[in-house]
Amino acid sequence: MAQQANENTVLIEALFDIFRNHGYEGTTISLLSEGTGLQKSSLYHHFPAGKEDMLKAVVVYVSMQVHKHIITPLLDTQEKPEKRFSNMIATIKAFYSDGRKNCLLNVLNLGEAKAEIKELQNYDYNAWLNALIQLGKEVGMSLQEATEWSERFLIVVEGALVIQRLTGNKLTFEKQMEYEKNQFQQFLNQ
Amino acid sequence: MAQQANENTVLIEALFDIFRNHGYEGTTISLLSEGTGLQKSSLYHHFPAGKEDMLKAVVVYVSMQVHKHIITPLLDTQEKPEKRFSNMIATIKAFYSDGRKNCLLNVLNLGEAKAEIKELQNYDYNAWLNALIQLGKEVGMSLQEATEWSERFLIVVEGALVIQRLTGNKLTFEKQMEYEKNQFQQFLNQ
DNA sequence: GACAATGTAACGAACGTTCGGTAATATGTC
DNA sequence: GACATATTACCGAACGTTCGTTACATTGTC
Repeated sequence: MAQQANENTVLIEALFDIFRNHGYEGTTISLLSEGTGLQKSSLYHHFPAGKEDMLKAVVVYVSMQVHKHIITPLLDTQEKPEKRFSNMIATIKAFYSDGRKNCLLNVLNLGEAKAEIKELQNYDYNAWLNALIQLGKEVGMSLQEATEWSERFLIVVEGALVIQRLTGNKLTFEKQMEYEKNQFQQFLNQ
Repeated sequence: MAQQANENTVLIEALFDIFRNHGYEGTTISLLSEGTGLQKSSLYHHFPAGKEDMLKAVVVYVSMQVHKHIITPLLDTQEKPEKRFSNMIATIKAFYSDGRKNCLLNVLNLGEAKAEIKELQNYDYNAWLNALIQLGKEVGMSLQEATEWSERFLIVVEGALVIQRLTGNKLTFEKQMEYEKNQFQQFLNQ
């Protein structure tokens, strides 16, 4: 069951950190207990429906964060497009700790079940994608151009996280983000 | 313990398919038993060291496949660079079933343990990367240019797989691969 | 009959979950 | 303000199930 809107943020962030580190199957209630400092039974007090409910609360929380700190600022036409894009890069660099932290999208290998969670993630992805497309069109890209650029950008974000986790090279993610900023700037200057 | 080199290929491919679908934690011996048609104890006859050994055999097998069908052909200077690159694209499109199948690199969220497996994957990644760099230099890229192009390519491969799994859009992976082919062709023509 | 391959049946451990009850905090009543 | 009463937060101990694994018997092959 859904939690009250204001479920303790500290608690949910602790859960978030564990899920993104271990994936869904790899996350055990014991791990969540250690990570939050709460006993298992206390976790079930906050999330009566259990582990899946804990993940859902995390995904809902992340969704709100993404909308608040990424999507809404991207669409704020009071700020210059160039600034909005570089602000977004800064935000996601912090969000992923310069690539040292995983993306939930990447790490959750959800099977047929958990369709609700998958749908929310898909919805967020599309919202982010559309905000980028909007920005692209705003700076003069055609719809197709903007769509391809936006898809490519999000693909690179996810891919860079995978490769950085694999190689341990701490600069992979950052380098790609700098490249994207330069490309965008180059488009603006042409 | 490592298996004899010629461990039944059909068996290992069945294991591979399950691991790439469910990840390591999500893969249970029961699943492996169902997927291979062997009883659990029969699996332990083939892999006395258990689940981790089964994964290792899969990773070793995949490593051989990658070297045989991707890296070696990439370095075969008897073939034209353009052809080698498009052959590689065709190979990995088949390998990932046009993006419908996951990459083990992506799906294995291996913790501190399993260092040996992680190292092998890292080694394979570097071999692939270096083969691409070699190809890039061969067609006239500078070392830096070739390195950035190669890193970017592998990042896009992994990222496209993540995004396609998320959205279910069956064309995501294929589209990126076509884009990469065009970009490479464009470089050759300039 | 030797030996590899497979099967049956069970093992202890860890899993996610539940229960009964205690501490802490808020609410109501005078 | 004092005290009784709900309400919420938390905990220890156990639950049934499934996990990965193993002991041992049976089958197939040469």
